[in-house]
Amino acid sequence: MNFRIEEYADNGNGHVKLALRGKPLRRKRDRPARQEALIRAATRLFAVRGYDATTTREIAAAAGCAEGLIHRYFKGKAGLLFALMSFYASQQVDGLSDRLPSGNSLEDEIQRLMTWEVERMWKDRDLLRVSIPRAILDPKVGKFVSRVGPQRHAQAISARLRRHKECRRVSGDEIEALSNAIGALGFIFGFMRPAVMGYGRKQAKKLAADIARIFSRGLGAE
Amino acid sequence: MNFRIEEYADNGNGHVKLALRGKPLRRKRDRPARQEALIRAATRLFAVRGYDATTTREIAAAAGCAEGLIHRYFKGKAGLLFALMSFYASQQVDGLSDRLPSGNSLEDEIQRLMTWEVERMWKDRDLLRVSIPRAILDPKVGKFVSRVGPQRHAQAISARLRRHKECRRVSGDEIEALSNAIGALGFIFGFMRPAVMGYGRKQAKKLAADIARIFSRGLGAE
Amino acid sequence: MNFRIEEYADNGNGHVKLALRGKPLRRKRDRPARQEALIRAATRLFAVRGYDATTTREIAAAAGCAEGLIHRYFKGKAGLLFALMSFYASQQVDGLSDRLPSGNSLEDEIQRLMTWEVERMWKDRDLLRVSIPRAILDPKVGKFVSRVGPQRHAQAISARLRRHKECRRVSGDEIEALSNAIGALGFIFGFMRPAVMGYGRKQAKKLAADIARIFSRGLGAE
Amino acid sequence: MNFRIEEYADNGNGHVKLALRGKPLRRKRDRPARQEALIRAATRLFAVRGYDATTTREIAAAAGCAEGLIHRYFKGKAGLLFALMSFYASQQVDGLSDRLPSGNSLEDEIQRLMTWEVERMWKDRDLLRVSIPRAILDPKVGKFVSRVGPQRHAQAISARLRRHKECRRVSGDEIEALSNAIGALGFIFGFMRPAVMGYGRKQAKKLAADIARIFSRGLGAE
DNA sequence: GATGAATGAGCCTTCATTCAT
DNA sequence: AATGAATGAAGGCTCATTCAT
Repeated sequence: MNFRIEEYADNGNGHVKLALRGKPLRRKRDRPARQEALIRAATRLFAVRGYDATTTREIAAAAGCAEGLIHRYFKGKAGLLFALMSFYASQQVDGLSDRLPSGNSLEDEIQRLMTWEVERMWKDRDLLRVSIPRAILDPKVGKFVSRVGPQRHAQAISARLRRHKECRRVSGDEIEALSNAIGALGFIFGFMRPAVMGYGRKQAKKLAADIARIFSRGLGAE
Repeated sequence: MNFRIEEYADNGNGHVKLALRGKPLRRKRDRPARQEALIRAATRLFAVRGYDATTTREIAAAAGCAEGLIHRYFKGKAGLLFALMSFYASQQVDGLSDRLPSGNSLEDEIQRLMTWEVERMWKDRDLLRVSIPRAILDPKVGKFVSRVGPQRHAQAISARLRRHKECRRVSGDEIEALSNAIGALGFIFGFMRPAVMGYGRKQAKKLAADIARIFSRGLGAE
Repeated sequence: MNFRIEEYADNGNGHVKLALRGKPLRRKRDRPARQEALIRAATRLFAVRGYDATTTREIAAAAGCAEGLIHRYFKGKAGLLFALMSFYASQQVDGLSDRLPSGNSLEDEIQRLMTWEVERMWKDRDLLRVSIPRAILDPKVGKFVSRVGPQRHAQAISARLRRHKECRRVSGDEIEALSNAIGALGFIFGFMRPAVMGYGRKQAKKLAADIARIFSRGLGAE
Repeated sequence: MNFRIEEYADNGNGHVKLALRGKPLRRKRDRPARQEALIRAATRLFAVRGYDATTTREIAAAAGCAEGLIHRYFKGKAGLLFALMSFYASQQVDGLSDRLPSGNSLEDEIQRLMTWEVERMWKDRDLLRVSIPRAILDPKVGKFVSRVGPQRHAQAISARLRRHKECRRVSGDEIEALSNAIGALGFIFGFMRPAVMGYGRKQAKKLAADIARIFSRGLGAE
């Protein structure tokens, strides 16, 4: 006997879905897994084709489930977009504090932070591709993105910088400014340049490192 | 002969539209003017509602002309978008060289450049609202935007910085990096923060100024 | 062993529903009761929103049971509609013979019959709201409705009229016609006018009474 | 050369539309004609399949024009329904006064009126098939239907009856009642019985005639 | 048997594009 | 050349039905 596989979906938790010609996919009941599958599929598709140009049919197909679920789970395409953003926002364990080792010196710290931010933005590029255009359109989304992005980052960075004794001589305003600048430049050199404008990542990283050095000297860290 | 005027419209640029009883006068606005009207209307609408959510009918209405012209002049909505970007790109006379007076010192120069960039991004916010989302979606647009934006800016900024003798001691790489950073931060503090994330412009400017100061010191400009 | 009662429901016909902590007791309402609940819920909803606009989910919710049962018991929405009509048809114990006392005279009889029909149509208005639109669409339903409605009524009415000796002088055709007219006018003045067209019931009853009087005289019953 | 006709539509005013394989129908601009074509197609389809079960695609296809027009002209399917009812309402020239010759006697008049009403309802059966179910669902429609139907008819009938001298002895209330009864029985024997319940028209007419005779005698018209 | 989550066909509607006027 | 009415493909969403639990 000879079947042709029509659909295949590996939802990442060990379950694999297959559908043979004509037969509908075996039904499964695993709401959290399917919600996540939809969110991930939507993220990918919204990122590459844009929110409006992506159809709910495509999303469902990519997630390996029925279109109706988008409406059942998220109350429509708009709701899925919202859920998507909330999902990643809640996932953002800052990481800075736990996963990035402290630098030996302020200069080292600044370099590490800059690199870290650049990497982080690169890793989050799909989410950013979705959320930035939305933020541009909708002030509410803008505020939300700002809170879970720049604001939180700047605070974490600032806290890291203040641990270094070289910072005692520096005014609070400048630490603030530097923290914001590091976040901002991470966005530019980690996301905008490589992911949007097509620059090489290496070049972007080099620029970031050079700027970090200027910052260090400007803070009297050498 | 005896006509009764049915319609009268003065569009403010010297052209007057008249229509006589029953037979509307052939509209007399010239092609370039109509094209520009369409481009400006599209820019505004794309900026506030997004490209996909804006209908050609809305654009035509806002521009005061017929929907069909979008297709005749620009070969459709997509063509209008392209024409729009080209239009602004060709308008971008850099301005830096002619309109921004040189700074008295490198520090002053950096401050002026930073402020200039922040202002420029704010002024261009509508165009950015249109072009950034498109650039995120389409690598071709990304490259294009990059060329008329960051690349050109960085060059102009770099040229300005190099005029100052304090820069002789500074490595070319760092001047490059600084130029890019100034452009990048202009984008963040002139556009992203105030126009997208809803921060106050004052706060953004203050941050920009503080960062400029750190740059100055980092370059040994004090 | 120690159970905590979580749910308790007495549906008023002797059955009590219990649910113990965590494990809901298998619902114990018997099949006939659930079928009737579904039928009554469907009647009400079909009457006020129409057959197509009513969802099976609404019906199940209103009947307090699961959507799936509609399909198990009645083989779908269409089957429920059919079951609904059969249900009421089988309930129609004519009533005329047992519950409406005979009139003292033919005139009295005609008045009573007319009033009875008007009342009966008013009482059945929900069923009529469901069945008339269906009958209009589907000739099969039309025939069915006709058999359990007009036909049966006319026969019963005719039988009642013939009991009166004043009818001996009247031709069978006219008795037939009168019987049909009484049913028809009951439908109009008991259902169409008050329930559909928004007339006051009082006015409708007055009209019916006046017409009954004309009939009486027309039959030589005075 | 050999064409295959794919579409054919005769809109009744002399224009015939043809479409050959693959080619879209020649566009035409005749708004009133197309509106009427849509209304007539909708009437027919709503009558036989019901409002909800009829799709806008079917209507457009039956009318020989594009689906979009339903929304452009009538603001959607619901708007088309409304337009349809208004259309026929405005067409209803009463006819009774101009087209039905007076009867020689009251008895003759009653017979003629009854027959006329029965015929009229039969002719309007498609409109009734559409409007009655809607009236049952929506009180607003019910009121509207009542105004252009029963109310107007009863008035016209009443005016006709009063012209006969035999009516001077009859109370106003009874004339009123009789007028309403004639309209009501016209509805039943002209529409409900033959068009909905599948009775033969002959039988229905016979019943109507017999009832008319009873009315005549009841009014002392013999 | 009962439940209600999942499915997906089919709906109304929108809107870029075409083309008669 | 300009207009805007007509077209029809395609989208988001609903909901009867199926079926895993």
